[in-house]
Amino acid sequence: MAVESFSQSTVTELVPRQSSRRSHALFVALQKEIVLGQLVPEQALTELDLAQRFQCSQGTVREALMQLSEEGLVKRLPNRGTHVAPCHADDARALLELRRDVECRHLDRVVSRADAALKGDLHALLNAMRNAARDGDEYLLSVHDRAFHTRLFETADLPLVTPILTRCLIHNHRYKILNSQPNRALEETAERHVPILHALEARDVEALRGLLSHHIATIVDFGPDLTSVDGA
Amino acid sequence: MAVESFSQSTVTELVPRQSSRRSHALFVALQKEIVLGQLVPEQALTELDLAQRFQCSQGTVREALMQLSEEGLVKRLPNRGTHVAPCHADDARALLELRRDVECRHLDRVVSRADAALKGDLHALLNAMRNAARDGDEYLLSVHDRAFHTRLFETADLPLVTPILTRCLIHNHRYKILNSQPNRALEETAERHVPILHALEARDVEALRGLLSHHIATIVDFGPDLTSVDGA
DNA sequence: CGATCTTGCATTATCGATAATTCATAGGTT
DNA sequence: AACCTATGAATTATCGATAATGCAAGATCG
Repeated sequence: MAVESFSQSTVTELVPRQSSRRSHALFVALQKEIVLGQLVPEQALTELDLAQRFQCSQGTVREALMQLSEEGLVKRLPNRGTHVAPCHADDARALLELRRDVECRHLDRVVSRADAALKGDLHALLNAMRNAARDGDEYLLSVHDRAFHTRLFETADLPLVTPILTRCLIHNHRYKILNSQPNRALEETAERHVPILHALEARDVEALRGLLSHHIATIVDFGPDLTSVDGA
Repeated sequence: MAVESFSQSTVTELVPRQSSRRSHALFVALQKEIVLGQLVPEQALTELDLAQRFQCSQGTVREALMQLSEEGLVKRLPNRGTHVAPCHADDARALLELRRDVECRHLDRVVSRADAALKGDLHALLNAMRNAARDGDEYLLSVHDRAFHTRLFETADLPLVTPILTRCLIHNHRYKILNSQPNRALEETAERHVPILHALEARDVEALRGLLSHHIATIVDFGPDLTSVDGA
């Protein structure tokens, strides 16, 4: 129990303290609604409505919407409003392939920079995933899943690339959640990260690449095979 | 002359009418200063200073800064301010590889959707590049260069991927401009797009892929070779 | 009857002012 | 001397109100 609460607090602190910002709270709430499909693709989001609903000013809503736009979850047209982004299979597949490339290409940098802090954080996130899976909370599981892969990639120290991975991750999960029956095998999803962690601890770049590539290729079933390298 | 002014207006209309928004004007201005290095990496940008400098309110500046953050040209830390993004070789190389993957992977979709409007727009943009090169305006050349590649990729109809390409493009150009003597061979840079255009008009996907791949790999000289596929 | 031109409404864009946060510095305590 | 603690200046975050824009419905004209 002590271990559990400790790892929980560790995970909490992995998120930079932003909860005090209203715009960020709004961003998080809307992000969840979009990923879960409670806000459907192409739905219009009017700023004053959201302001009233979340008891804040229009400017604060605007900021949250711009943050969502940064992840591609909404599209903003000047003077014309904000709409929830579409979620088509073609985009989803392209983003999944892109994610595989990004995550797998720089694993040598990850392994060479891996340290105890990384190991600790990833174990904490794995634990958080297990807890979310046990509680049947698919969204919370996906949050920690994204944090796991982000934390891993941040170790490559390519700060200009990380936001691109963030974008891929959220859309991967959105497509998966929107196109599958809820609550299938959550616990299995969490456990799928264990071999990745082991390969990392063994500092085996090639094994890690193979595992991650497979891990990503099997997130969503895209017809023939995502594993074949068809790009260039 | 008539042709020139026509293509100019065509190019102008390729940009959605946003010039009436102060925040967008600010965004464009700051984007230029960052890409040209007039604002140096890690430099702090305080909102009220910019508001005074551009004669607008703090809120408008915030919006412009968030748009810049969307492209990764600045990094915003909650309650701590905004700084110009770093510009390291490792990131630049990773983003160039990523750009090559993105642009080359979906050329089949581009070719299958290519129409007269695309051809017209790309010719107009090529012309705009030539004009900018003739005038020795390296930045304007880069603007049209990005528009050219963006317009080409938009034809693939993967709206969730396009912003990622946008991000790669701006950082490619920023790194190139920040790490080279100004005004080398601008006209050559414009002409380098001609064979791409021809392959597109011939609807030859493989030729197009080869040309684009080489085009991108030779933008910046990154040591050994960017052409080898080293990612999975 | 169709096309163009107003007019009003819904919504976004901008502003100026106030509140909240951070950071550095100075002062006090053990 | 090391360690808190409090104060204040600088800056960001939020608010409420006003201006500007776009859209649709109705009016006017050929």
